[in-house]
Amino acid sequence: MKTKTVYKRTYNQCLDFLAGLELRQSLPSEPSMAARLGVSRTTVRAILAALSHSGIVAAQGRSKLLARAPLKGDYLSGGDLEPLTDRVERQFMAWMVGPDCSPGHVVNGLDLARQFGVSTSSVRDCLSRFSLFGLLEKQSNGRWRALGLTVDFVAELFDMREVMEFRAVERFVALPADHPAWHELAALEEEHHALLGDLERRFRDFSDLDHRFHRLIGSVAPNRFFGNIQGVMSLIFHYHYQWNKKDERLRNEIALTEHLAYIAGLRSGKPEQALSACRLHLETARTTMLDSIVVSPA
Amino acid sequence: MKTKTVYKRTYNQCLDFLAGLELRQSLPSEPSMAARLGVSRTTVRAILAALSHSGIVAAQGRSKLLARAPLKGDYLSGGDLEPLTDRVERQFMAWMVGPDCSPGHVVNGLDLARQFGVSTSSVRDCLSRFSLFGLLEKQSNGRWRALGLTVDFVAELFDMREVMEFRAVERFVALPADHPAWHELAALEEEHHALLGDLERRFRDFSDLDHRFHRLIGSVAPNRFFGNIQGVMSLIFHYHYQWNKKDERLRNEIALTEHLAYIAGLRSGKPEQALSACRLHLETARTTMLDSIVVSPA
DNA sequence: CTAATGTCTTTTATCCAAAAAGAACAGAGC
DNA sequence: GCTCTGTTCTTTTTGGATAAAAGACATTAG
Repeated sequence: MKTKTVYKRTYNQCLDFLAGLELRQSLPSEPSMAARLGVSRTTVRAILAALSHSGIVAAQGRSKLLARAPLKGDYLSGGDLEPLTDRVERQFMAWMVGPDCSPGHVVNGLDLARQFGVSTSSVRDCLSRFSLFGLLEKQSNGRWRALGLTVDFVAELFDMREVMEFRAVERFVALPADHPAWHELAALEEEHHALLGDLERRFRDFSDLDHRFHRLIGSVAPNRFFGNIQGVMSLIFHYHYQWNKKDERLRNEIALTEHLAYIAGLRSGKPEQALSACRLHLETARTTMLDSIVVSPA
Repeated sequence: MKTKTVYKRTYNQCLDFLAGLELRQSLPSEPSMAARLGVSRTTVRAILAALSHSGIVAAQGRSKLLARAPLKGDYLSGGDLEPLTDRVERQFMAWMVGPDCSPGHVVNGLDLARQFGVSTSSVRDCLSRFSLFGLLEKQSNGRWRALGLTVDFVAELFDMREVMEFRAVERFVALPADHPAWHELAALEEEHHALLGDLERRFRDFSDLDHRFHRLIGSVAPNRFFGNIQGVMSLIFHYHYQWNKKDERLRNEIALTEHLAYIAGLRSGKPEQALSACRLHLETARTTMLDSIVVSPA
């Protein structure tokens, strides 16, 4: 059956919200709570029923009010706070870069389902998604062959990224001065400086910033296929560097500096300057990624 | 339960093979037949058992021999000669370009399953595949939104194709003279001339030739992501022009001519000439496709 | 009349079962 | 010794069941 992930996560979000309320203050209406929490009213009602049962909210005629402040122990916990799809994806990615998977080898879906403790259907879903990321391939006999996070894979992914990003850069420099992208770029530049200033503590935040930066560049030449490629990049970066912490701080510092040069290039209005800064950054990223792949399987 | 597509198709293939044999000639061994037909021995044995039952082959000690020549009526027929996945894909594609689907509208998986006469699982599979082709999008509430075969879609797809194909062309012209691609190009050129010479009867064969031509170009800059894009192109072309026969002969004639100029450009060794021929051809293809899309929904 | 709540229906996510197809192993024939 | 066949086990594909979540409709408070 379906997991109760949505319920549990929303329940906790709801407690957070209630914590900001005064005691005996009345709650918003169900539709407005549903909108606020981003779920259906059905879910909101289920949560309110539970909260009422545990005495956190109490019915006052037709409306409800906060009966007592939520405590730490009221929060729900457990394995299914994360959507099943995400969990399987994470487990599969870990398996893929681990020692049990060698590129070119056949993937046994049934076995993975047993390992991960989920049904074959969920694994199947995951496999078909990854096959469109280019990490797997379906062969004629219906089996999956692992292609793996190999040097080839990274090379092809970065080739694609370069081609598309160069194209976006050319458009970016030509944007009119009042285009909102310039504003967003300035905001991101701020964030870069802020991060550099407190790198010792916050270098882990780079990953997200990097993603948002490249997405902004790409947004001026909107293309769903390029969006897919960026999604794959993000996924790979997310997982790969989660398990590969070597030189993380230094790596991020260099990337931040390159981003700033890249931003300056975009601002200069000279395509050549922007492109060369872009090229430099993408080359570094590629080399870094390749290095960490060549080393890690050893 | 699983469809018997593999069995049925292979059964018919097997009859074709038997038709080429002498009466009372003995059949090859099971493993060799399995290899020849591209299926497992299990399937071959099931087929041999059926053939034996219907008196087409007879056991002669340990080996089997042809007892009577297969007749027209021996062939299996029915809806499941086509893999279920393909059938659903075709039905979905037809639905997508039909009047029941409007871009931006929500897709009802359950309803599609009922319409197509398959289970929700099969539809789900199909939907997730199409979402990676960029024709659908999954929204936060778990539902699918149709993006549709719109002008935007075609524009983005062709943008992507251009970027990648230009890149491949630059590499192609620089290939050494003894590279096998030149040989293949010559063979394809022959086919182009042959097709042009007999266009009246054979203009339907263009689609396949077109696919092979562009795949050859792409093959000199191998990239799985570009391969995916080409796959999407192929899919769209395949279905779209299956339902859109307007000016088909003329359209194909123009494309053939452009291909020949494109081939000459590649041979010239001058990147500019090759690129301009390439650009011209891709522009025509784009315009043709856009025209047929703008017209067809009316 | 508007917007909330109570109730009911529809759709989706997940698991499970059964049949088809593939793969592995053991014994038999040449 | 090698390859073929008979047999058994494993994996994949498809459909179906069930609970979660979403959505729709009717009713009622203000």
